[in-house]
Amino acid sequence: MSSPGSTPRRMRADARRNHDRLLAEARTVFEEQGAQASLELVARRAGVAIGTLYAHFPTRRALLGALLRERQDDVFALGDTLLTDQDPGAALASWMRAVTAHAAVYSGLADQLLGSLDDTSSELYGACKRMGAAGEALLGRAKAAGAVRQDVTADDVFALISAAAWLRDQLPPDRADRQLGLMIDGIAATAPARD
Amino acid sequence: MSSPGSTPRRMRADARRNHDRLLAEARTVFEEQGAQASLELVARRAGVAIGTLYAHFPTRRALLGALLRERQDDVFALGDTLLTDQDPGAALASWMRAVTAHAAVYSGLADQLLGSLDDTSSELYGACKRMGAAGEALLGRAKAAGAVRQDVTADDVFALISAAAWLRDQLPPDRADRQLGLMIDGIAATAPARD
DNA sequence: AGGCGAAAGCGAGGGGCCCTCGGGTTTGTC
DNA sequence: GACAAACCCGAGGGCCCCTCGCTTTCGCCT
Repeated sequence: MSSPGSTPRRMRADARRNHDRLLAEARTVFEEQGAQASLELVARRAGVAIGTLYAHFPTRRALLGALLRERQDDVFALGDTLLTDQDPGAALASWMRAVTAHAAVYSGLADQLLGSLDDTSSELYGACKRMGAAGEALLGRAKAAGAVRQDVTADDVFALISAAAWLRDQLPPDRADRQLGLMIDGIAATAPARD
Repeated sequence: MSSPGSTPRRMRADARRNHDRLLAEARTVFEEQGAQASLELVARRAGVAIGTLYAHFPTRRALLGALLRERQDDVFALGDTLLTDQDPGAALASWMRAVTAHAAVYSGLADQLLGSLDDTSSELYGACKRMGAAGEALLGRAKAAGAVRQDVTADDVFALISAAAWLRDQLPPDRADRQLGLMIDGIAATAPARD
């Protein structure tokens, strides 16, 4: 799974070791303190000089991007599965919930994601675009099935997901889920009238 | 309008002068750079030492709170007006739009607002609570009129407003407004079926 | 007018964090 | 082994937060 094959480029042994340590420590530090945690702390914990961290990941976003890449595969897999779901409306809703959860692994991540949208070269940019594309397919199906309003765009879905992810690290998680539910109802063709 | 009467405590002339200068510069700096702008810059622009800034406003939130207090009056006034509006559903929607705009004057403000919720002593906390109370009344009317789902709470409204405010400084403003519209539709008793 | 105590202002300084860069090490290869 | 390339190191410049002891200014009172 984590075989050296991801990049064709072969790294020197020490480089690869530091690279992996950095990723591992970054993951735990970001989990503990959120996506704006001190990079110097990450380097320290990884037993590596700060310059080495920057040599491997020139920017915080690059580091986050590397961290997210693995998890993303799961989300895309789910997306494919959902594309064949019998209920296109429910499928889109599930997708939105999954992506929201994914975009909220580290608190403060949503800001970084949205912030990377105008930075086309950013590591995170590509990820966001792919997400958008996957979501678009699900949205199309949901609209065709009449489950979702015709005037809703993929950008809307993306924005709502981001907002929900942001809420998730401001509020207790159950409340945040509830808000996402309300947003999902907002794009539905018919209100679920659950009052 | 800015007569000295706000606090019963009389300030020394130089104190009041610096206080006002700080507020004025803070306003423009936050407008230019967002709510996380450097406080040292604010002090510098106000022609005041950094210690003086902290003497007046012990925390960034205190400064933001002071800045927002004036604007808040407008929002509360609007709230009162809307309470007598003939269409309770539309009134709630207008109020949500107004509060969202208010909570997005400075980019990054939404984070500060939500962050101050557990800090009961914070300057911003009181403001948020008052907002919540005002919103609750409008929500009650909207529910009674059958314009809004019965299961929606004031906390929901508050959360959606916050999320919309956050979106507002991540996205072009018109897009953010659109998202808020979707959220508003989400809490409506019946989907507006505008597809 | 002048003096005095309290209120207010000042800004150096300790602590952090970000990021760069020149010089010292390690690795892998021949 | 030895050499060049790849890699690592960490001091240092820049910016920021916030505190605290010392100095200045204000405003009242004689």
